[in-house]
Amino acid sequence: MPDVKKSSVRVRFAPSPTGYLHIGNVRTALFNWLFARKSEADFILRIEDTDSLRSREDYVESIVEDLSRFGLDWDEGPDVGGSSGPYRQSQRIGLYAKHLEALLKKGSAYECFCLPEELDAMRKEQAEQGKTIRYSGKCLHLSDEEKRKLRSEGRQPSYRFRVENRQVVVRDLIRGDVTFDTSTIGDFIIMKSDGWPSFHFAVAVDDGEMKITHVIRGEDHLTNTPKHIMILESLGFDPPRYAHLPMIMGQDHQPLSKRHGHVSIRDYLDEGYLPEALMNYLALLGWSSGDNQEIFSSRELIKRFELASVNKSAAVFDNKKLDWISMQHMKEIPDVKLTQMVIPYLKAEEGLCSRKHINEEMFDYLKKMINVLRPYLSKLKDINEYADIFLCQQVRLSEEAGEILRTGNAKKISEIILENLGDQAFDEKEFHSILNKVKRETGLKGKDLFMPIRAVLTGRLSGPELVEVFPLLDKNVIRKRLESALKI
RNA sequence: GACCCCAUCGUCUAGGGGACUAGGACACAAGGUUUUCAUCCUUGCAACACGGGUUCGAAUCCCGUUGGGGUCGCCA
Repeated sequence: MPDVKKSSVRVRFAPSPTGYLHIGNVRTALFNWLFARKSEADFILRIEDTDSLRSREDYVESIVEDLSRFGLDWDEGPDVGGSSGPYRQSQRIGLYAKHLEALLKKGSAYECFCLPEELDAMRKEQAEQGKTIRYSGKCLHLSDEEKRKLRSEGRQPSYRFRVENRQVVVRDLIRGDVTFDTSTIGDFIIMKSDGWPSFHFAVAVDDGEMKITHVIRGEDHLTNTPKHIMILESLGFDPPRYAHLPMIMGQDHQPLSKRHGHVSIRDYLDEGYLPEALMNYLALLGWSSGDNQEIFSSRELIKRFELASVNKSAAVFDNKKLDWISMQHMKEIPDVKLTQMVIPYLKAEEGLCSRKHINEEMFDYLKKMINVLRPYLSKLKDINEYADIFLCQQVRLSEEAGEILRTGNAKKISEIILENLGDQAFDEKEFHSILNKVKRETGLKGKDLFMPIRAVLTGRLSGPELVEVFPLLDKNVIRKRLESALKI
């Protein structure tokens, strides 16, 4: 049977496990995934753990976990295996050694005995003289005798790729052809003296060995690409097509960093941003549909996504727009499901819904609460901004609400409501009749009428409509809050 | 510094020579939801970085300037 697989297109996402997955990396993963799912290609997860000092196993786990929570899946990877594994570079050492041997034999690589300090000094000198900073080629012509001597001094060599003078053109699907003159690129290290391959070497070898056809990655790699192409070609591989994605910046137009607040996708997920919303927003950072649609399900994104319509210029990450998009997605979730999603957030918050088991009656109440609060949620955690109104005897009092409570109006209004409070459950009708009574007796209306009531009942000056809040509250709770307002 | 990429409202973007007195969205402002606020609706504010070309015609093509970003590591 011939392989019935529809295409041999293969893409990969290759993070290094030196920290939590960053927003920028996730966007790269997303675009790879969208492209793969759209073109029925293989999506491969490869772990680039050649930095023996900074790589950590628990970060590998967190990457797998975060990508999954975000909503991506992959066809080959360290956790699921595949035909071109292993998928951790640390387990592919033999492969790099083999290819290094081939390059050595061809004369495309050579040993370098320079010490880091010596290289630093060399670069510093070049900078001072205003010269282009690149490796001098000092070790290129070392004789066997000299090498032996250096070794006997205890020096472990690294290996450099010998860069020939030529033009390399990067065929970029987003930027078009980009031509580089390799004369500005110095011979670079492909194998470190500790025996680990350098990033450039590992990337080239793996992309070649894994038959990657499209490399979709951040623009920060664009000028590294000629190095990868040179290695790929001298190893006899056909270089893949490339697509360099624009960078994501913070509000200050500087590269995204901790200074900008949350940068790991985990933080957003933990706050209860919906994965689909996050995906939707991130897709819009660099890509647009061409018509004016902005809200997309992941299904629609796969259908509509095109590498060719990815933007070239860097984009600024805007939390406000994320919130808005997330709010739009929130509206689409059925209330039972949303209630289930929200419960863990209530439980995590001190004093809210601490009961272990939620019975049917309670669930039903929470569902009603969710429906009232839903228009104000952009992330699940936001539920805690208002949930105390419905779930606690006492409400948290905001400073502004406190000020309103101290006015005479608040007391007067509370008294009148208390006097007129019936015993049966609240409904919209009773709300309006009491409201009208207060209005008549005090002559207050509009803001002056509503704000004190809002402050007394909810402890803050904004939130869901009072007419929706009242019917959900227990009469005794309402009474208690009115009474305590009188004591302030 | 050298090399590379980029440049439309504050932000994300549409725009591929005439359809552009430049469209949408977020944000912001005003009004409305026959009584409240952060939802919702309506309206408004707001941009082609600059200078040269090419062309009958340029946001769109070319060159330069400026600005921003990236790379130049035994980090990835």
